Amino acid sequence: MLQIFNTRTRRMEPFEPTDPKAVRLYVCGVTVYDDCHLGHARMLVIFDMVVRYLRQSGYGVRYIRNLTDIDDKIIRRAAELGETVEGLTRRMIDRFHGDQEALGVAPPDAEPSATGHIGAMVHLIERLWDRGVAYQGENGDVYFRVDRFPTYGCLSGRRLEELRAGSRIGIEETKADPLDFVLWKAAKPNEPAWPSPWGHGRPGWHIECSAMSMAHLDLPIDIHGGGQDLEFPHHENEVAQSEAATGEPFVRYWIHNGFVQVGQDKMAKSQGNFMTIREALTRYDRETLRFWLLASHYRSPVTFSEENLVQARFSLERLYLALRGLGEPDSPDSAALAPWQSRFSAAMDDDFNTPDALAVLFDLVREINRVRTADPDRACQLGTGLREMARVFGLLELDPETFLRGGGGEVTDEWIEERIHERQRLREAGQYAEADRIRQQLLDAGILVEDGPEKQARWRRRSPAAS
RNA sequence: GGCCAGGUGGCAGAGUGGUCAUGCAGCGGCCUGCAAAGCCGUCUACGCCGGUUCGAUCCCGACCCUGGCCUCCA
Repeated sequence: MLQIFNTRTRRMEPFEPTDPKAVRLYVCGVTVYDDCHLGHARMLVIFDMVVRYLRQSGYGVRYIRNLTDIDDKIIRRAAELGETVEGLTRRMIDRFHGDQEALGVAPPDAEPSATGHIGAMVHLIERLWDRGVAYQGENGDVYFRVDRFPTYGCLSGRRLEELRAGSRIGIEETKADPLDFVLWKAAKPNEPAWPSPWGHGRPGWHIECSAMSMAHLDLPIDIHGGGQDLEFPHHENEVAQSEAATGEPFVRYWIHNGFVQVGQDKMAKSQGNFMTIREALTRYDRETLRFWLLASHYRSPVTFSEENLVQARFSLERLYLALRGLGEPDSPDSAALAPWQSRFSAAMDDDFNTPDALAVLFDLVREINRVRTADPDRACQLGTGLREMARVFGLLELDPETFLRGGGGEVTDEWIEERIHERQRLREAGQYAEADRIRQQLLDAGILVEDGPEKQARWRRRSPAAS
């Protein structure tokens, strides 16, 4: 049975969705003001894996992931670029969708946008207003009154006194309490604005996710996810607003993924140490990227570096090498796979322990390689199983030769084939020194020639960093 | 300052009170014309100091160090 580490309780809990047949999953998506970087990729890939695993485990899943398409950064960026807010967000959403597809991430079942849910947000704020937990400051902004929500801080394990004692909270005199947060921002000149009972303005960030998740999912939501940096204050505020408005529990299991780091630092736009998904995909293939992201547990930090990505590529090559040359089995035999399948599930059931699950895949690879000559049909059985298990990670979806020969390079396949034929002639003539020269020539071009039992030698590309 | 997470072998990265993670790299062997791939074997570990225990990397306590959040953030 699946156990999930729930951020709210900080412990493992058996996963029992409200409706055993349909998991309600909401993940905080991205703010569309710029290209997404590898930090966003981690979130996308991790929750893609979560959804795939839940579905493979027999659950129906309704997966909602939002788009924040109105906020300060967007307005500022649009102004800088001399572009309309709508034009900017439309462009960025298209690019984001391109990134998603390029990463092999299945789209969510619905992708609500903030500007498409202004009415729901206003309505939600009205409910908070009616319950006396919202008020309007002198500047026209509407705030949530934090001390009216007794359990404020429960998600992130903070207490109001501790937060107030913190030195980093700026004092804003229009708030009754420095910890109160904005529900509705009064419009400034030349900003996009929508009408509301409190005047023209736009929604605060936190209210978006409360309104959008409730618009698309029944309460309580089973799993609400996002990056660790959203734990406080974003998710804390979501809980406060949602539960204060509805009077019922908002979310049952909170899942937060760890950061992508560069050296010792978190990868972030503000740090300037980021690499966009687009750029990463010009340097590494998507399965290598996914492997790298899934080779660490989702709650641990993962470090972006050339060495780590090259290592991921090599590891993945071992999986593909095992698959190379395996056909379809004569008849499926699930019993042959049972031991690995159960170890794999046990790993995944343990809070999505993908590194442990990957280790099972490698053990399976060893077994495939061991039996492939003596018992080819069993090897095929196991190979099919390997692919099936890897599907949860979005890995091993390519033809092995395609993967192994891919990765780019300056030389054409035709040239390679021609050289290999030439070398084969020399080998048959016993001119090994000449043949080896060609092998070296190919190797210098990043091509590894492998003589097999067949007459025709196989080849594959080594990534440039291999040497 | 407050709160949270973590420190595992050359690197990456799981896990466990007492045999084995796994991948990459290294070393030896088999295989190969030579290689590659593969198989077999093998070496480098659990931050530091105490405590509990027959036994601790794993439990408890102190200490050191790192990261994150407390401000926009996946």
